Parts: sequence; C-alpha cells; structure tokens
Amino acid sequence: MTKTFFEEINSENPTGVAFKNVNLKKKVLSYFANTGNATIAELGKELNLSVPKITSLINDLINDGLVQDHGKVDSTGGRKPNVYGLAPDSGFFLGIDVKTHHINIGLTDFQKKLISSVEKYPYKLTNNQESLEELCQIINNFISECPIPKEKILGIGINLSGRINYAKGYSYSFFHFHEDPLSKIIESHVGIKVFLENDSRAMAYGEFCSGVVNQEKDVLFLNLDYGIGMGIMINSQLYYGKSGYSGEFGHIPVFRNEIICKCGKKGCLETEAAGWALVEMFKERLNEGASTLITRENIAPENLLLEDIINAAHNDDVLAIELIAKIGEKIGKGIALLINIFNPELVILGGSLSSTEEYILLPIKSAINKYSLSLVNNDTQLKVSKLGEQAGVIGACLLVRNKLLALEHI
Amino acid sequence: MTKTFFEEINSENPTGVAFKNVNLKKKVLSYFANTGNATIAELGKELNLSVPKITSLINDLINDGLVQDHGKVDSTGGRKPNVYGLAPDSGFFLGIDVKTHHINIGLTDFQKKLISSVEKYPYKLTNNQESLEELCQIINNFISECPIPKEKILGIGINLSGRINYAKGYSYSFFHFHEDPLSKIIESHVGIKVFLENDSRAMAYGEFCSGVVNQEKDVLFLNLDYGIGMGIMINSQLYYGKSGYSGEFGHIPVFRNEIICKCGKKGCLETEAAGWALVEMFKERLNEGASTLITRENIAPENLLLEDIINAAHNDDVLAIELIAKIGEKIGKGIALLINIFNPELVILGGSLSSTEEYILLPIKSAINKYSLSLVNNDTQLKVSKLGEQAGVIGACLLVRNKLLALEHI
DNA sequence: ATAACTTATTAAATTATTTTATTAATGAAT
DNA sequence: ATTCATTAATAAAATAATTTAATAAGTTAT
Repeated sequence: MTKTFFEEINSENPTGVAFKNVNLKKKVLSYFANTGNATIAELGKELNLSVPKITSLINDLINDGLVQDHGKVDSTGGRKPNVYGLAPDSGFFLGIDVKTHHINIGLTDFQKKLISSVEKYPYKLTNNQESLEELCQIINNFISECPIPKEKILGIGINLSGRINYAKGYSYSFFHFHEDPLSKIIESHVGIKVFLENDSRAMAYGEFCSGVVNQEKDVLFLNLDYGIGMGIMINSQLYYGKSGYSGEFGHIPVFRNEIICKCGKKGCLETEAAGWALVEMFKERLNEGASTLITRENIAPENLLLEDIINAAHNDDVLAIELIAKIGEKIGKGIALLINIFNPELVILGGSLSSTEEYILLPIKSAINKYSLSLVNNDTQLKVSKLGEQAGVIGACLLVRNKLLALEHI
Repeated sequence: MTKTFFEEINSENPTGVAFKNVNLKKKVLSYFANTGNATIAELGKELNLSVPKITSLINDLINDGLVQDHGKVDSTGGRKPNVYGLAPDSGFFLGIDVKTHHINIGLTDFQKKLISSVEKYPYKLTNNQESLEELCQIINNFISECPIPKEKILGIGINLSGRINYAKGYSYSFFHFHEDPLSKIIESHVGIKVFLENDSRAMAYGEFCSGVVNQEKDVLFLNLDYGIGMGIMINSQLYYGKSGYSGEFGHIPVFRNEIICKCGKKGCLETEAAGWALVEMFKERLNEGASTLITRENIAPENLLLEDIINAAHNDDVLAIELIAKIGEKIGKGIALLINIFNPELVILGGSLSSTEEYILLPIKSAINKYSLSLVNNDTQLKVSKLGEQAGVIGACLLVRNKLLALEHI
C-alpha cells in the first residue's frame, strides 16, 4: 500500500528513493505555495525534472488531496496546458494576531485566501491567567462560529509580541507561568495544533508572501506600534537567530536618556521613537494645555490610546502630525542604521503607525538620507505595508501551513 | 568524449542528468572543502546517495584531478575505509589583504593549507594610480618568487576596505578611476583571474572556515582596526545584501558629536570607537604631556600609528590600556545593538585591535551586559579571532576557490 | 588459528528517471 | 475547411540509480 504525503513526511526510516520523492513533493508544494498555480512544464524547468517525473509527483499529490487540476490555461500558441495548484479546501489555517488592545483573527484556505476574519476584536493583553483564558475563549468562539468544520482546521498560528521560542513553543514575555510551553497549553484548551510566533516576524512573512514584496529577497519589515518590532527576511527566508529572538530593534541602545524601557534598560530606541513614547509626549502636551482634536472628543489624557492619535492625524490634527514627524525622524535614524548594516533591497513600514502614510514616511526618508551612506541607501526602497492590519493574521496562517507541510527550509 | 568538471560547470545547455551530476559533484567538493576528507559512506549519508553513485562521482572527480584517494583510515572495527579529499596540488590560490599601512599576501593549496605567506609587507594604501601600480608590482613580485609555477595559480582574491561590488568587481572606495572594474584592471597587469572582496567579509569567511567557528551558523565578525568593519554569516553563508555593501557597522549613526567621519557623515560609530579615534585621543593626551611608553620610544605624535598603541598596551602602558578600554566600552555598546538585532550564536573580535585580548574584551563584555537584553545576550558567545593577521588572506583564498568551483550557493 | 563480525567493494538485478518518439490539442494561415 | 506550426501529454525506449546480494578485507573474540 502506498503512503500518503503526510505519512511519508513523518515516516522514520525512509528509503533513499522515498526520501527524495518526499523532498521533491515538498518542492512542488512549496512552488505552488509561493507562486500560485503552475503547469507541468514550468515545474519541470524550475525543479530540473522531466515531464513524466513531474506528472507522477503531481498525480500522487492529487491522490492525497493536496493538489488540484485547475483546468486549461492560455498558452503562447499550440495545445493549452493544464495548470495545477494547491487544493484550496484541502485544509484551513487559523491565524490569531494578539495586539495590546485588540485581537485580529482570520481563517485562510490552503491557497492563502482569507475566508473569514474579525478585525480589532476587543481584548486587553494582560500578563495573567485570566487574560490567557479569555484568549482561548475568543479562539473557541471564533471556531464555533466559523463556516468551516473544526476538523478541517489543520493548525493555529498565534502571534505575540516579545521573545518567542518558535521551535519549542515558549513565550517569555507573556503567559509564561506554566512549565509546559504556552503552545501546548492553548492546544489543550482548543484541541487544534498551535504554533507561536513573534508578531513582527509573522507580519513580515505575511507581507512578504502576499503583500508589497515582489522579487526582493533581503527585506526588513518594521512593526511600528506601541513598541517597535522587526521581521528580517534574508534570501527569502525568515531569519530567526539562535533562539528566535532576532529583530529586537526597539531595544537597541541609541539614546542617552533616563527613561526606563518596558524591557528594563535605559536608552532603548522605543523610549523615544515608538507608540508608547508618542502617547506620553501627547499626554504631556495635553497637560500643558495644547489644543488638539483629542480635547474636543473628550478623551481623558490617562485613557489616551495610540489609535486616538493616529485617528487625529488622519483628521489633520496639527499636534498629532507634529509629534508623529518627531518620532518619524528618530525611527528614520534607526532605519539608517539598519540600512548600513543590512544593505537591504526593501524596508517595509508596517504596524498601526504606518497607516499615517506620508506623515511618518517623509521624516523617515529625510532621516535616512541624513544618516546613512548614500551609495548604500540608494539600493533600498522604502514602502508602506499593503496588508496593514491583516499582515499578522495572514502571516500566522502561512507559517502554520509551512510548518505542517514541513516547507520551512526548502 | 566525456567532459571534465570545469567544462561541465561552464557548459551552456546541460541536459537534465548532466546538470544534476554537476550539482552533485559540487556538493561533494563542497563537503570536502568544508569538512576536509570523507569516506564514501559518509558522503552517501550526507548527500542521500547510494554507494555506487558516490563511487562514480568520486572516480570522475579523481580523473579530473580535483580529488585524491588519501588511503585507508581507522574504523570502529571491520574493514578500513578509503578516505577521499581534495587533491592539494591540483591548484593554488593567492590571497592579498590590503591594509592601511601594509599588505599581507598568502598562497594556499586546494586544501586551504597556507603554502607561503608574507605578513605586514610595507605598503601605504593611497587612492591614486601609483599606489595601484605598486600593488600590482608587489603581487607580481610575490608570484615570481613563490615556489609554485604561475600557471598553477587558479585565481587571486584581493581584500579592500570600503564598498566593494563583489559580483561585478568594482571598488568604490579605492582605485575607482577607470571605467572597467578594478578586478579586470589588476587582472590585465597580473595575468591571473582576480576577485575583489570587502576586507572584513573575507576575514569573516577565513575565520569561519578555519578559525574559531565550530558549529555556529549565525556569526558576526568584527574587524577592529583603524575603522570598524563587519562580516555577517547567516545560516553558514556570507551575507552580502543587495549590492554587497552589508556590514557597514562603523558608519551607523550613534553619537551626537561634530566629528566628520571618513565617510562624510557625522556621528558614526567610527568617530569615537575605532582605531582612528584611538590614535586621535592618544595624540591629544601626548600633546597634553601625558607620560607613556610612546614618548620613551621617541615617536612623534604626528607619526603615531595604531600599531604603536597596540604594542604599548602589550607592554602594559597605562594610557594605552586606559584608552583601549574607553573605545572598548563604545564598541561593546555597538555589539549590544547587534546582538539585539541578530541574536547571533557567536561574535568574533578580529582586526589588529583584537590582539589586545583582555584589554578590549572586558569592557566590551561589560557593555554588552549593560546594553542588551539578557535573555538574548545569553545566547551569544564572544571570542577573539584565532587566525589574527592571517584571517584576511585565508578568507580571500577560500572565496576564490568557491568562486572558481562555483560553490557559492550550495 | 579460526570463527564471528564489521565494513568496503564489486556485480547483478531491479527500479526509477530521462530521452526520444508519438499522439493529441489548439490557433493561425492558406 | 484543411493544413501547418506549435505546444502538451502520453507511451515506449534508453539510460541511470538504487537495491540487493555476493565477495573481499580487516578486527575482535574465542
């Protein structure tokens, strides 16, 4: 009896040929996952395999239900080829993006199409057991209300800020009060396999796979929110570092100030250039009696949210725009530093603050010109995230797909 | 007639099987290059190929003169296996490491063994035509005096500081006064294929392949000299960035000072934390009448070299040690920043300043603890370069070998 | 010494893959 | 409408690789 793909990738002692076939199938799936659909000829060229070989791999994958024949497609003349691609409904993935004051949830099919999603579901991320249980509750509710039967959901990806050990499923910044890894704990509450990921990294991956990235291979994604996170893509792969703590851009020491950062250190970039700092600066100005749209809306300074400031800026509030430009300049100096180190092809501005577009983009651009070597920064494009609020959810789903298909390191 | 390996890697339209065989041979060579010698069984396990297949690949490579049978070796019992490895004298590589005040030259065989070398050959790197011609002259002299016939030298690797476009052979910081790439110009003077590389990157690669690196895959190498350069190894591959300008660590903007850096910007790390800065600080102290070993040696402040200060420190000169600790603290803060961004497994201190060992290592370590997240910096080892002055030469040779065998991206 | 065991090498058989040839499908030109 | 040019898919043949088996070579234990 022949094994299915899933049996094959989990089998202990594969014989030489079987092992190679599994790898070839992974490559085929990976090509579909990254590029969408493809003809047999295209796959043959890409993977350096003959047409009959590709045909047999594809047929196996069709029998396993992972791949579908999507029918004929136009050609440059001559007989039309069949195109094949991932079978959209062979499985679904749930992505949960946990933010400071809300949660985004989304469900994608096998072809990374967002089937159903909830944006900005109210949730206050607090580091205690109740908050964790509330999170599980929200997930369970979403699953029970979603149009897809639970057993078709193959995995759940959860994004949290801070230090995450992706491989082991531990979170060190939130919910670290059990001996078991957090992923296992949520798994036992929900009944579906759970993978944790750092929020910025998941957003970077989402943006990389279906956002603003075209051919660029060395890409930095900045998550500008209350904190400043970064996802690093090198040679089209997410970069983790030794334990998955890479990209702690918000905590690089660049200022000589006395502000104690959330991380416990002084002088972190976040202390003056992130959403926290923006809110603090804004509050100070409010207390000094500055006039702004915020006062008209009767928001008490102690309840001021980053979102309020962003909304004010969208409505041309002068103070909001001024202060955003101020942190933009500091973020830009930080990006200049990254450009000197990475010589990246593309830097993406994401996170809630990136929705202010030109207000934050222009000061960043001028700071980059001021502080980085021109020969180097000429190489680097600067773009604003295309997926916006959805980047995290989509990235989470795609990472689960990769993990389950074992496509990580192709 | 069957083709040799070199004919095969350069052939235009390889048929499927031939193409795969070339790739397999590259993998075999790459394994030998990285790991040294190997038995057929080891290679089979590593590359997932059968014994007869490996045997035939090895036999082809032996026929091409690239691989040698090195005879029997001990086993855990049973018949002793033959080990195979790169044929040491099938070709030689010349590495030239151009420093500010001297040149290091070395010749390695195919097995990365240094056959002959000259350290600290006097040469003043100046950005003019005469300096370039002098460089070519020195290379030609070395070749004519070296024990290996010129035609056996398959390629030359030259390390220069500053921006290098490795792929195209352009140097932008030095000798950029012709339209043709610098590599072509030197090639025409010497008559052997020339590859340029950024000095810090070549040193990093040397250290990575035959220095202090064991299993670590994400490694940062710092070249602490007059300037501060960095070579980045990610997943055991040199990281270049879009055009090969990555690693400009010396020019990240971190200070609020008015010192104009060599690069034209203000506030670069180099302006206060590199050899240039150390020399300036030392001169200042000398002019203030400080007593130090340097004054005893009758070195005029205007002729003071970084080397003099390093020598003084080796001889326990208090001022030298004090000032080295001062820049060490600043370098350490920079490294803390890198650790937050990269979460590397290993940071290597190289370059001339690293020879001061503890004098620079201790302030760096304490700054790292002070300025980086402890969860992250716990992952990172800090080591001093093992190859020292030879890192650049060995790295240059190894990179030429990779380039010629097309092993770059295996 | 010899048996038992481990490992390498070689050879033969089997299986897999690629090549080549053939047939099918399609659009454009005659 | 039929033929031609082009490309795709399939089938058959040829080649290549792996697996299995057999043999040879070296170790260790009895």
